Amino acid sequence: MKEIKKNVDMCESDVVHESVVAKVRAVLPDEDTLADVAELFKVFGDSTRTRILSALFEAELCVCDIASLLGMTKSAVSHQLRILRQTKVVKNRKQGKEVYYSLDDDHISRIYKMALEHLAEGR
Amino acid sequence: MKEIKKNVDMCESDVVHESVVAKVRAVLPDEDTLADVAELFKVFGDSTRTRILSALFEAELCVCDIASLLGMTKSAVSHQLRILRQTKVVKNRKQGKEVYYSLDDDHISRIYKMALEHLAEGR
DNA sequence: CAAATAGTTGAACAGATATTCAACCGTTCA
DNA sequence: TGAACGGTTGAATATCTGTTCAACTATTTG
Repeated sequence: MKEIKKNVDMCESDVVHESVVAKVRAVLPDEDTLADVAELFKVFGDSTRTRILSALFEAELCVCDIASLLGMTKSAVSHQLRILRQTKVVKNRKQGKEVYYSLDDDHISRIYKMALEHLAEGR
Repeated sequence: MKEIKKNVDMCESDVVHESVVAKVRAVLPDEDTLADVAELFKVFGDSTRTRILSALFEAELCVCDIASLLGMTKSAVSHQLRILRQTKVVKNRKQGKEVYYSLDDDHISRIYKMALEHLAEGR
């Protein structure tokens, strides 16, 4: 006879407020959308990237400019710029040996600014 | 005689567009603010937390409700709720044995909704 | 053409983070 | 009072993520 171990950490259905939960479940965005939301925010969830974005908010800059501004290596900056590029937050253009970066998306800027304002109020 | 190795990955000052960089540096928010911005976004940068927030967007819920909704253990949910509590995104009230959670901050909701709309447009 | 330079890339490493597990606290109610 | 239950917590683990390092590409220039 196999012992069936109940996972006591899971909630049984009679404990849950079923009608409320059902209602919420019905209107909850699908998993993929919420995963995308998380991914979008994750891009801003690193201080190196927020510093890069703050800088690009002011001017178009080449990799060396950014590296100098942040006191980091070109390599470290380049890795972060790749992430920002892949998520379409940033675009680049090549001119000679240098690659210039600038913000790509207006929505992103607005979300970012809103967060800054939010924090400014709390001070 | 000690060999001095120059870090070739750092950019020398004559390579950098100094006037632009100086101008940007002058208006750049201080490190602490940008770290706070990153920290705020980091909270949203996890799909478990975005799912919890989406749910709380609709109704006040107890821990079991949320666990049931997400198909996770109470423990895992509780850990994430602690993070949301510490960052003042969420508040709770105790009633009997149960603890009810709800959104704490209107700004947060607005930032979050804005991100959802942003993603909705790109589909 | 060869040297120098801006930038990119992949692997390796270190530090951060989410989930699990087990123990625990506080409240209810039998 | 004590068993049951909702919830929290800390340690352990597995995974993820950012920086470093070294090698590489592409472009300019002597």
